[in-house]
Amino acid sequence: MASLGELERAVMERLWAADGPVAATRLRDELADRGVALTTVHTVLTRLEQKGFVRHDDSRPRGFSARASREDHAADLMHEVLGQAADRQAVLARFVGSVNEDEARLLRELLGR
Amino acid sequence: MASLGELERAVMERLWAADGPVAATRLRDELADRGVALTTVHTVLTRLEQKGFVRHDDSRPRGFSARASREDHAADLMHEVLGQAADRQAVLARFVGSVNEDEARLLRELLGR
DNA sequence: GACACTCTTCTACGGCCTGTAGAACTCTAT
DNA sequence: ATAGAGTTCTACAGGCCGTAGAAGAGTGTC
Repeated sequence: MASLGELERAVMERLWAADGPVAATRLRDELADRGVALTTVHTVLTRLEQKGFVRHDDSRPRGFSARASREDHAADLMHEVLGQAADRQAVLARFVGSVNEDEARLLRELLGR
Repeated sequence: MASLGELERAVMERLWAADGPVAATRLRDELADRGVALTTVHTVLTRLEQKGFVRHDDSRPRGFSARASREDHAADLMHEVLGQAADRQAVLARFVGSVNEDEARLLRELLGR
């Protein structure tokens, strides 16, 4: 899975935080602290589309949106890491061995008692 | 956490597979399919040390070894992904929702029923 | 101790990825 | 038709990674 650069990640965060398609101009405004140009935002969005993380509709001010939720993305990454390990069980053991109590409880619930 | 390049990963795999310190020449031999020069191996090892993944002893043909086990490394990565998510619980839910039955069973055991 | 050989470190370079954005082009509203 | 907003094209610099030659440092042998 392709990894994300700093700005790419920042853009994804905004798309994930939004509850619908977002215009490039709005992303530029939300990233005002970085002072990025609108074209820069467009470049990044194009690359994120090529990587499969973003899609846009064909309305005129384009609406950009994330293809997967932030949570699905993170879970995918976790599975990817797990998947490339030879001994998945050992990895899971280490992983579970270092989650905090709240998360352990949550995991138990999620795993059905 | 720093991510690894293709050759860097290949080197880490050998170090993880070994059960003790490994000489650079042996790594070069094990990577013979790639036809890398010994100096290339050394460069990669140096970078891996800078990244904190590898250390070497001071015996004369240097012995290189991984600082963390493959499993710990993978588990660390999983925690890293989890940690940078805003809603950790949602991520865990997605993650658990897509593990296979064997792994789910293992997780239940690991979590102490 | 000097030599030859092996191993290690230093230095360099090209390619790819990412941040950055100007230039050029295309809509849309008036 | 035209101006303004939005989009796409093209380019470039810096950093990371694969790659390795050159130069330096140990080590074993005569």
